[in-house]
Amino acid sequence: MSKKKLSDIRLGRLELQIMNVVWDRGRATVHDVKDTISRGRKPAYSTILTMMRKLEAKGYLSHDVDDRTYVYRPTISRQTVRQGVIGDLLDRLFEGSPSLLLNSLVEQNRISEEELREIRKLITKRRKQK
Amino acid sequence: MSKKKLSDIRLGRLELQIMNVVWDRGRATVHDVKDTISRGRKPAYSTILTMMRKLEAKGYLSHDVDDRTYVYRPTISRQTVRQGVIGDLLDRLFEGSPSLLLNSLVEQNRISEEELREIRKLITKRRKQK
DNA sequence: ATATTAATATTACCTCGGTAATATTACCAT
DNA sequence: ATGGTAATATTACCGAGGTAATATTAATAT
Repeated sequence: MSKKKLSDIRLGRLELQIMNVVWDRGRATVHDVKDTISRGRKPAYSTILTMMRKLEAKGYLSHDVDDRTYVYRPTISRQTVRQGVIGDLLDRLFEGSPSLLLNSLVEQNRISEEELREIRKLITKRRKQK
Repeated sequence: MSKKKLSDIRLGRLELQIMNVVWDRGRATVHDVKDTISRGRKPAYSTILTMMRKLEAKGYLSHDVDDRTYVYRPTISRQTVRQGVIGDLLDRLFEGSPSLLLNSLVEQNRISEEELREIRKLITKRRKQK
């Protein structure tokens, strides 16, 4: 079916911003997205409209019409996109090595105590599964 | 100085392929890069030439002339690029949460036993530092 | 009926990564 | 000196993400 390889999932910055809003809300209109995008530059209404149409054309969104307003919903899960994008980056920049990737995060001090706990939990769970 | 914010580091796919070759070898000519790029489509010599000139214009490479051949070297470290790119992605797709990111890798089964050991080492070291 | 309004549709353009053919340059061998 | 050779330089184009003005459409209020 419309299954594309994970690594073929590619989203631009604005596209991702839009998808994030739709994922967060479950369903969203163009206005919803426009009103939600706050930080950084704020694209015009028509810009967001155009991009959402393109996202639908690419198969990442679909819409229903509610009282002549388009209500979009995601047709691809956040988790799928995350896996596709991170897997691709892992191969292209980190020699396929998760620990190298994690190391870059550590060096950047991006890992709080809280996060550290989560990570421990994660790799413990992973061990059990194996 | 020519310090740009980490998150402003953005490299396309071919650009990254080229940088990887130059990082691996320390210094590389256009031919070196062309001969090294193996998997996937193989760009023409002039394509790589063009891209390397652009990379130099952007400040990621510089060159010396050796017997009328340009020998390029990186002017930005692999580690810097790694940090910039992964930090940016972390914010845009993983809510700034390394454990969410790692989780996507786990779900994809991208973590071997060997990698798991490395990761444990990493987070243990990190704990000591704190 | 018609003007306003609020939505989508159309159209056009910019930038940038990628692509590569072709032109230029300059050394070197004969 | 000159023609091949091997490098860089120039030029041009494509596709996609992003940008947004403007046109169209259709419901509604008067």
